[in-house]
Amino acid sequence: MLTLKQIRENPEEVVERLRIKNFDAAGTLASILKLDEERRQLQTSADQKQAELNKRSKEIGALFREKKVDEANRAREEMSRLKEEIKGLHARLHEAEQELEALLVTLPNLPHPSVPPGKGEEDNVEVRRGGSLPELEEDALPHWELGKKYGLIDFETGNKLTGAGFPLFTGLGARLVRALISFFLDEAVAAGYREVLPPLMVNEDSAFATGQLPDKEGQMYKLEADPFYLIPTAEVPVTNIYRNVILDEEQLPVRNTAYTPCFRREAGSYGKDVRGLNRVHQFDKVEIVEIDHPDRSYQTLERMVAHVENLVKKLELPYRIVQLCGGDLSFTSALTYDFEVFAAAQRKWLEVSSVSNFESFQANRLKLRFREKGSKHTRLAHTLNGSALALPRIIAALLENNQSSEGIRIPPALVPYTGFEMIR
RNA sequence: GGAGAAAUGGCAGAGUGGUCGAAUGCGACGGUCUUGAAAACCGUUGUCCGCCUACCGGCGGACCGGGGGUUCGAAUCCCUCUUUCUCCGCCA
Repeated sequence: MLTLKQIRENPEEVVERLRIKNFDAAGTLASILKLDEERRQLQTSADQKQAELNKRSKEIGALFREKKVDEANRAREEMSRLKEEIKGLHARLHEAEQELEALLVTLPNLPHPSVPPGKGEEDNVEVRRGGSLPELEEDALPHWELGKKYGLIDFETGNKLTGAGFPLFTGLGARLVRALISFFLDEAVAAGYREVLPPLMVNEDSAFATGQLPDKEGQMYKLEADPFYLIPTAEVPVTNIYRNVILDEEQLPVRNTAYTPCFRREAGSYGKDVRGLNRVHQFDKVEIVEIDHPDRSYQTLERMVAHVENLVKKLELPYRIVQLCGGDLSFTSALTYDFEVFAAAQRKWLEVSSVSNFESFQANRLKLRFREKGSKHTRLAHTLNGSALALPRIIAALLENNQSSEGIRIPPALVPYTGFEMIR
């Protein structure tokens, strides 16, 4: 969430920048500023009264030690009124703090100044593209047909086991999944990321800190018996490693990578876009997560983009990178680049990665800070993450683009991992 | 699952109702000394909130696993949750 400092110092700028996200913050901000004022006044008077109580309590202790029992008892009685007052002030203070917090969490992150205005996907700005679009035969099949033809993906049985959107990978299909996971992890480790394997369920504190709660509660699977959520992305556990942590400046950047399955309810999405692997409820993803100094975080973002770009190049997939416009930018993000690969049989661009800088928005909730060299004070760090990469749509594009009468060709970079060059 | 013990600053570890934000040791940082280093000595060494301040900083409040309670006063007493350790049981 935004810090009170950001809001207090530049309310007009906050309102203005949130307009880029098509968010009208004027009313909320006015309430926040009023509550903040109230909160500070309450704290000042509560602190003053508490200071008096503390002082008198020490005096009472001294009286007892001097055996002036009567005097001490009289003083004790006088304290009860003061105690009541403090109690009342604290009650009001907590109320104000909670109201304030409730409002603060409704505000999205400020978009970076470079973010173009726009309503949705159609207003995103293409940054560049690479690779070449394959020429397919007239009878080229979409990946869901190819999955069936070569025994790679069994959607029907996945549906029987769990439900729609839970594909069962079989044979070389399952093997291809495993190969891609290993390939992506090896690439990330080679690029300097530390590999971690986190829990697949997180508690409410973790889900809140990275911004899934309360904003996206309906998009996560929640357990019934315990207050846990199935992770929608490794971003959640991996970023939360650093919840309530103060790093030394020399430790930055902190760079982690994790493979995890991801679980998403995808409530509200239906229709032709959800065919096959285009949109599923459980999928595999390798995520890269970084924590860096605010002065460097945009360079870091570019480096992460370069890493992802390298992956799609090695997989020989035609891709394009788009910068999300204000309307398409997520609640928590300041700047996001999406990677899309072209699935040639569907003739569709499929999003396979989202690389974002959250600046201090998550760090503020995480209480993730660092201490600058030579400084006594702590600062909020910047957090960033990106998919590197999400598997299903990569698989969709690989199958569709590399099909021929011979079978499906595996890109050379992947062959050491699959152990086969063709799916026949 | 049962029984018991414990949780204190970066780490180790004292403190069992009142000058305790917390002894002491280690570590780290600054200084003296030294050609340099080590040793020795001196000093500093948490976070958050509020108020004051041009800045250095000052003052007040909170925090001794989390939450709640008793009390004029809680690291210390009570309740509760969590975690860790030991023993027993069960188990991949």
